Amino acid sequence: MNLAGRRSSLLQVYKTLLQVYGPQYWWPAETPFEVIVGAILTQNTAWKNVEKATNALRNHGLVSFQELLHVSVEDLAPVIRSSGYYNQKAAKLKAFCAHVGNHWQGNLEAFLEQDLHQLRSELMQLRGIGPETADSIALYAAEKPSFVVDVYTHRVFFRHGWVPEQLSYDDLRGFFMDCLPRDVSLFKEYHALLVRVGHLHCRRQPFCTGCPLESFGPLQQAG
DNA sequence: GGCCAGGACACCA
DNA sequence: TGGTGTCATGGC
Repeated sequence: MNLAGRRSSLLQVYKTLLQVYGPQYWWPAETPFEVIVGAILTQNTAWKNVEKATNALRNHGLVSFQELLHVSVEDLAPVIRSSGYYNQKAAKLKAFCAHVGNHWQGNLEAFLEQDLHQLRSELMQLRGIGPETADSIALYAAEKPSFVVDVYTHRVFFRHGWVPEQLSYDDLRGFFMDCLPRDVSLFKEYHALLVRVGHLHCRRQPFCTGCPLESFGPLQQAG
């Protein structure tokens, strides 16, 4: 299958999910900074626990960049306790704020306005920000066309035989980036829809029941 | 009480 | 470069 064929198939998968579930309107946050906080807090954590932590942050008056910049890790950690790994995540949030404070004079907007490649590599040099978190921030906070690959992206595509089990993050991301038009709205919805279908039909158990992609035809494998 | 959740990283061979 | 342990709470 050529590139045009793969693009067509990927778009068909997207249209099927969109038809079944409707637009998801992600990311569930009010501001770019809240997106960044959520992206770090949700690492290997159920979103419900992240919501508890973000509510606690609001109750403690810790919702803005400046407020998090000046709170200590020791004071921050117990506030985000419900999101799990709270000591690590407190350090990660502080490391991000310190970086923007020290290297961008606290100008978060300017930081996010960088070229995608620059932004992504700068994010990934920070403590606790790996490829998925960097892509989430680039796509949902900075509005750059960077496809987000998460556990559901891989699981859904692997279960349907569209990608091999051992496929690196960058290879799977490249599979989407190369085939799809670089459209921010498309990338947002596609990622959100894959999380939705993954939540409903593609958990860790080795089966996918009732998945709307069940009868979908083959795609050329990536990798 | 066990499994799982919108990862990242240090360490080791 | 690939495998493994660690970080940790909370819902089901």
